[in-house]
Amino acid sequence: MKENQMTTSEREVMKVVWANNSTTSKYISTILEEKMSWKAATTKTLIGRLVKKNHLKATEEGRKFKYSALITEQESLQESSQALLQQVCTKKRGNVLYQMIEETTLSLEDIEQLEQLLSEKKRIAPETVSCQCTAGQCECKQEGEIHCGH
Amino acid sequence: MKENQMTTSEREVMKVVWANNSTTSKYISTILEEKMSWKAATTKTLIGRLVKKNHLKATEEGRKFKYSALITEQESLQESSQALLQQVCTKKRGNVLYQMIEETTLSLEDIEQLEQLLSEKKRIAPETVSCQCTAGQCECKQEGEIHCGH
DNA sequence: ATATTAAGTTTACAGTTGTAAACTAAAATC
DNA sequence: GATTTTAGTTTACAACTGTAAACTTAATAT
Repeated sequence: MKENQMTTSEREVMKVVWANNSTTSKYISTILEEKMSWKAATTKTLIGRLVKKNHLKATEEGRKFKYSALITEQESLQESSQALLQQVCTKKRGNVLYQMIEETTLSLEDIEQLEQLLSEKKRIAPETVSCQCTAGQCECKQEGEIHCGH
Repeated sequence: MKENQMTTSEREVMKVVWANNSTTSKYISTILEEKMSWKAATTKTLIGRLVKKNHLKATEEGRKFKYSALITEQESLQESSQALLQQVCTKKRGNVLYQMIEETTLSLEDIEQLEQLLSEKKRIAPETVSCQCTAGQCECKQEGEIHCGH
């Protein structure tokens, strides 16, 4: 059963729900009409898709629904960030993280937390991480059993 | 001019090119037939799309082409990771990074590099990062000018 | 020269995504 | 009660993705 990754537009909707716990489609579309210049219909479509994907729960309340999240923002970001790192050689993931940190504005507190985490990880860190890539898709694995055409 | 984000399948192709500088479609499809069980035709389609998107350059060589990358893996990952963080409140980006580090196996060297980077960033880090989110899309901004429906 | 193979180009086709109009039914208003 | 507004559902439609077959042309092998 494949994880139904959330799209960028859908995440815009979810952010409203996450920020408000349980809310109406009216509220969501007001916010997104403002921010995204979306017609109410667009927001409705997205809400419908999120319900179908089981990211939103619709609770009937009179003639309307209240929408609430079935996935937390954390979880959702976790899926997305894992999906990203999954595409990168295990040995290069550190560099990706490096780049990301480099380009992100972090508060002192953020930094201290990361430092804390790193110092913990350090105690159990392996000396090296081994490349898991298929031969031909990574410099680490360049034994050349298959002639590479140059 | 919108950045033409690379897709997951396309990245599979690019990884072969990145690992081999300049190579043939034959080589690429051999590798990906192995790894992804793709028919040669699939790889050809992807190569074509990447050329169109200007991620690959095709250099004619006799009756064939040699393909080489017009974007580095770094650059490409940078675009993708930035696209991800962009979807997150500035104040929560540190947490995303925290989660990512937590779940990634890093070598001692990786960790030391990150620590190094963090200690440099620390010197110029702001006390706090301010939320840039639209009201209604983030707990940080909950002044409630718009009634939120609960 | 002819048949087969290889490389590249064109076409295909369903599913996903972004964006929204049209329609329906219930509710609020005149 | 007739009309307008609302909330939700259905339909639309083009671009993008994943996956590949069909076709074309040049090169190779017979």
